Amino acid sequence: MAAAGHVNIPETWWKHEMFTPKCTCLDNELIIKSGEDHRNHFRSFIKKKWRYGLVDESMWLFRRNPFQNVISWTAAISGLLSNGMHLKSIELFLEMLSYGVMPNNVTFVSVVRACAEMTDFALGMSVLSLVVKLGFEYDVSLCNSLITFSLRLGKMEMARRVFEQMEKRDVISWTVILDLYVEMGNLQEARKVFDEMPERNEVSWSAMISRYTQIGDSKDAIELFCQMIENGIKPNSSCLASAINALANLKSLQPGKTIHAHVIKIGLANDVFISSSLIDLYGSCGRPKDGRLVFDMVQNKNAVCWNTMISTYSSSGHLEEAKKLFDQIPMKSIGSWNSMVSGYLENDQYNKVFEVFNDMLLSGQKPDVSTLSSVLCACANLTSLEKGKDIHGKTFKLGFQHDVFVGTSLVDMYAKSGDIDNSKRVFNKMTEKNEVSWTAMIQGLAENGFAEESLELFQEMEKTTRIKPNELILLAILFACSHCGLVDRGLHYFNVMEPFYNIKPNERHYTCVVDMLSRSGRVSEAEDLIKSMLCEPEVNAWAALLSGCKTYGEDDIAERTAAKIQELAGKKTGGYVLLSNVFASAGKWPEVVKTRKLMKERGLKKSGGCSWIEVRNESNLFYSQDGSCNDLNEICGVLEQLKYHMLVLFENN
DNA sequence: CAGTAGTTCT
Repeated sequence: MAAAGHVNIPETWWKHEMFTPKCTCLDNELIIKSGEDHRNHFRSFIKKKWRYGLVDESMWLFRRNPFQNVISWTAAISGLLSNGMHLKSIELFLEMLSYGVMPNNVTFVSVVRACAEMTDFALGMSVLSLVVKLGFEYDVSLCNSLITFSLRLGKMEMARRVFEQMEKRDVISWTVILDLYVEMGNLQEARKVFDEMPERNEVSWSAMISRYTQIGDSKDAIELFCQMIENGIKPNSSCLASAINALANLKSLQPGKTIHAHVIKIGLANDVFISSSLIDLYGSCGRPKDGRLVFDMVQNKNAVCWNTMISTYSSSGHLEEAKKLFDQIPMKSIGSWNSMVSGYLENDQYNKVFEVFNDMLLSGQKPDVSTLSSVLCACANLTSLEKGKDIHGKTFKLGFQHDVFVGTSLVDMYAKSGDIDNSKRVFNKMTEKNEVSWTAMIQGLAENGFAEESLELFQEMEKTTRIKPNELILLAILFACSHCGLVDRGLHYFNVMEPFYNIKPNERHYTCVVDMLSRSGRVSEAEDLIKSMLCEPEVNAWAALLSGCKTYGEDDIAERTAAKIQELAGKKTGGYVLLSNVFASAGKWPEVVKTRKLMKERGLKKSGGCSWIEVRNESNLFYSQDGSCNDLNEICGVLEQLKYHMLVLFENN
């Protein structure tokens, strides 16, 4: 055991703290006192350096370690790996081989993981051949990492084969194979594996629970969590984080509080994973202040903690708090920027979206797919073609031109801005299209008045892809039929929605069809339809019906509809607005004033109209009945001047 | 005896 003796070391580094206090040095020779084992001293010293992520220092020490063997090499390889330097770790492995040091099973576990991280299948295969050559192919942990490797590379068959040929399997093997079925989208089979596992530990339980949470089956996740507790398994921090996450999805505040209390009791209140989930829980339950209390208690906040708190503030509308916190983040990650960008987007503050986006670019942070999608969505909402085109250019510079999310956002942006040609161009160039991409294009065509094309594209989608139409696509199709006057075809789609496409028509679908029937003069059919609805009709549906009545002189129905609208007016903002419009169109001005007054008394606010113009790439917004525009006085002054000049010109001519 | 494989947060 004792590594006593003399070891040659260079002069430059013998004074290093690594050697004190157990070693002395004389004439460039490390004198190791007999009876003391320095090997472990060295190793634990280097290990600590690796754990702190001090790569250069760790490598410096590794190079000078007088006790080099397979273990120190393996430690260095895995140290590089856990610090994200995958290629370097492979290079070190090759160097090790060139020195004639024989790798063992543990070495291969790290090397296989490096191959997985680099998603390099060929490299993995050559490592595998070496594994077989040296006879490690029956090692349990090595097989486990081989299964993980195959899974990451999408080689499901291979993963299964490795699992099946194993002579011995442990908990980890079974837990890994759970993920095989999850990756294939077969959670039932995963559950079967879980139920049939010969052995389960807290990790297997949390794997299953987290999978249910991720898929959105929060109820099943919680059920499993309860079963786990009943089985006497102590949940670890990852398990608790998953459970809290599930409760956040379900917005179950009370059970969440119970777990929170438990977390404090067992001393895990400082865990960043748990705390982030708790912040999210309180945020989802509409308690951002309680989330803030949790946030303030966390000692070592990581990026996720900060970003979760910001998202919590912005999703509950506290954008000033969000921005204040954002400005305090010591190290802003891409996620921090994205949560601020999407916060403003969610709250319809599109100018702020661009402000933060510009700050982001100025700070040197490269945007990612999610940033660009959010910013493009802001462009779409502002119908700001100039800005949208600018972002389109940036997607090329950043190399995202083939990304399906960015492409879809571009299609939508161009369509919403009315530039349907560019929208189609982007769509046709996309190498990968998903359900959302098709939805955006079909919707874009329908809403821009290209109803025929929209219907054609829908048929193309049904013919060439396996994508099933969703609620929004069908809405667009009904809209297209309505605006093309293809009433029977529209009715056909409406009637087959539920039996054929398995989609229950919602209020918006009904409104579309009512509108379609009313426009084409089939007013009484429209009335029958609206009366047959199981859900509450939208105010717009009544409005469409009324407008049809007026066009086609259906006075009886008009009277009934107007009465209905009056009745509805008490309940909804839109009802009052509609009512006052009905009165207005009938010329009953005193009634209009009365209705508006009633709205004001009841504190109902009509969402304000807003117009804008783009001047020198900057949007200027103008709100109705509201002098909130900063330069309003100046603008009015200029208008007066213009008017004066016009009058002068007019008189001179 | 050391070096390793599976699960957690926006």
